Amino acid sequence: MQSIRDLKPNFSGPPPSSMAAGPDAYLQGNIRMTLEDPELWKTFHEIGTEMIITKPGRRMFPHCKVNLSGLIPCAKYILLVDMVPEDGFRYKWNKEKWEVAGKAEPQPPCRTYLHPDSPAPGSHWMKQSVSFLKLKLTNNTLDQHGHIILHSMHRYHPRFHIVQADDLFSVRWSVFQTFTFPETSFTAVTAYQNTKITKLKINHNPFAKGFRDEGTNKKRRANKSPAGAEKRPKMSDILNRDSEEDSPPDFCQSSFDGYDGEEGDLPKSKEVDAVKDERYSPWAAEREHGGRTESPAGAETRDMYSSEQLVPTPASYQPYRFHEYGKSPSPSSSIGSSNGGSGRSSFESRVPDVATVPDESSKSRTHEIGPSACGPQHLPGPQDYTGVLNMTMAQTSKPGVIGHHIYSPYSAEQPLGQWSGPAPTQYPPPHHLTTDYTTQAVHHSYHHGNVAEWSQYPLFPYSCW
DNA sequence: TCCGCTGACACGTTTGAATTGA
DNA sequence: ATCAATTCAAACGTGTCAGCGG
Repeated sequence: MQSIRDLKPNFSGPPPSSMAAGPDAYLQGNIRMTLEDPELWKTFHEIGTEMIITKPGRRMFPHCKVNLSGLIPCAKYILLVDMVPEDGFRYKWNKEKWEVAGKAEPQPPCRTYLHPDSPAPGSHWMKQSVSFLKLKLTNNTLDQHGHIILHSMHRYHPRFHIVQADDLFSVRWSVFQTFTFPETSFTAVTAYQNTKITKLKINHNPFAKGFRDEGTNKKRRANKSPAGAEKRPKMSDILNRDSEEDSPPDFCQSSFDGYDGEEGDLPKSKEVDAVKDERYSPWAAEREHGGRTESPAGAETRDMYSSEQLVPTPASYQPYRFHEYGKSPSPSSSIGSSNGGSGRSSFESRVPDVATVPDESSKSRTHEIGPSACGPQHLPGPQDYTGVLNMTMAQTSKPGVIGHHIYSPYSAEQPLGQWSGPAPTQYPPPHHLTTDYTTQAVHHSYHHGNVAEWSQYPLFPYSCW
């Protein structure tokens, strides 16, 4: 078992080995999520990932793609993603690094993207990787397409939630198991600031092939007038210059320089090694110089996840807690610590059974007999929908859903109604993943007890459900 | 003046309908 | 008539760039 401290110096290194599902893969509470393309994510992360946000909405790149295991094959699950502010600051790009530029703007309407396959049985989620390709980010606070609204020049990280529930109504009675991957944090921007990120995106995103050096966009470049050339560096200049002189003051030589931009390939192991050896990013620079490890928020705010959040469920209180990877005495920790072969970031949840999760005995039968043995799950019927999440979701025809701002990426013209739930006007207290991005993933579990009680509260620490 | 935002643009990928052939 | 393979165009995604506005 590898403790979190053991991992600290190795953030850029390979994730804990062997995340292959063990014999206890279906044991309750052993849900495991692994991030696809962790090397790519880390390559971006080391430089300082930026995500373009536009009014019509922009996809993420790299996009969020995860693998799941440990689900009950016949039980239905809902997968959600939301974006969490990394801290309470606004940033600016200055001299090749990010600097704090003041306090964060008030939190825009927070939205949760529901995977369009939701709800689906565990077997469905586990049979292949789950992609959130269609998730879009926008800076349009009046967006009516259900895209996730972010502020430019603010930092966020995606948070994945998996809920065992037959439908959206059941979500509120279910356990949220939440996963985050430190390397997926990013800065929302309306235009790329760091040319290295631009180059990485061009080299890896197939849609940006036309901007690669070997691309066929010579005509376009040739037609461009020289005017404005001095205002912003031309991409061709950037591409050429980066490999020559990327060692600005206070921004140490980036591993990115070693990248040869091979036709859409993921970073080669050599490149990843370079990243490991030279963990320099605009953030890293600040970490070193500012004494903080991840954000300007300061160390005193860093272990919010370590503290319990009091979810108002007196009868069945379940702490909202942060599991430090590898610290849990659970047997699965050893599994997680030996998963290097998969090359994926992952985290295995260890939550106790609650809510709609079938009891252990029934699950054992399930495992033996198979999905056919899974009887219908009787979940509490919908009673109180106040505070239903703002959610981007697959088309649903369930009565009562539309009126609660549940959006579908495939039915773009849902009306934007009143935002329900507590007013999303403030950031939550700054909360941080870990002390220095060393965990492979951060997991939280929520237990929502009495509906009437917790419907008065945001589901997530900052959210506006 | 600076800096962030926006929309038009060119280029490439994806997708699905239409067409063709076995 | 059916099905699979191929073709083609529209839709979509992407970064670039110039101009606008606070």
